[in-house]
Amino acid sequence: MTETSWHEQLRARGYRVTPQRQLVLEAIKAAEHATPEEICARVQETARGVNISTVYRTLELLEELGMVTHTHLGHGAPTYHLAADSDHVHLVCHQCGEINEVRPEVVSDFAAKLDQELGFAVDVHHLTVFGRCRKCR
Amino acid sequence: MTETSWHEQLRARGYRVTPQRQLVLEAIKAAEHATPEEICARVQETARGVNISTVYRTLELLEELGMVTHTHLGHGAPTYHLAADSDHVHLVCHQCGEINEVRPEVVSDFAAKLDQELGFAVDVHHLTVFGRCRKCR
DNA sequence: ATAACTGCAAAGGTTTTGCAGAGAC
DNA sequence: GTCTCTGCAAAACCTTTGCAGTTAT
Repeated sequence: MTETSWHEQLRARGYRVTPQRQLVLEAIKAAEHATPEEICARVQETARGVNISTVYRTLELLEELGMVTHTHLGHGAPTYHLAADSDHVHLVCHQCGEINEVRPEVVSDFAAKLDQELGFAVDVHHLTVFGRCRKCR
Repeated sequence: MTETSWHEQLRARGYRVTPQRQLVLEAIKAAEHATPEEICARVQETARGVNISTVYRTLELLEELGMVTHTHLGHGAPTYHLAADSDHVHLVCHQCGEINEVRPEVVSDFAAKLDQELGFAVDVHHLTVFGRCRKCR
């Protein structure tokens, strides 16, 4: 997505382009798997005053617009991605906590099976698989 | 697992068998997909004084012993199962919120693939797949 | 000028923790 | 009797909300 196109996308829906929103989006671009707290910290490196509630409101908005997605990689806060970068599946090791991103083809057979057998359309962006990684078995 | 075997399992590790722990385990047996809050409410039907912090501590213990497992079916509190009953995968519809339990064979090919290609051992009990159900597509 | 957005502060829900008394062994 | 467990209260953590002032349009 180009710089101007998402500005227009915002404005077309009656939303406004603000520095805070631009900074949040840039922070998500820069950091994979960032929690709201981490995104806020990164934004505050540039603009000190930005409040975490603004970050939450912005994340909700950007997600509604389909520009970012989130996943739960464990017990704590969720992590956010650019939707454009989110075409992968997360493997989380219960033992060491390591997070691996896997190409989505790994799940395409599985997704096709759920679709055929149950009519269920898997949201691959949101899929997190827990287990043990190679090192921890 | 028999009634006595888990008592012994507790004692063998230096833990004690208490009414609270028995009630929590029974509550999990009785209710599928129960949150800590729901488990606590159910326990309190029998023993009014039981505190939610005891429920949390007990859930942690029972999970450590491998007797129960938990899954995150959404943004809120996690849900707990008996480990013996947890041999299924959850499909959660983002649209209507419906939760379907699917037999684990549906994911066996997928699990085998992750194992072969990446050496990753999927914890099927903990797997929740988000997407859209047949009705909501 | 108008309506949306932000920061602040307070509240909401969930989970954890410290401690003194109660209870299992 | 010992050592674990429990209830209570407080705190910690994450997220949402109300409001008055600010800012993009």
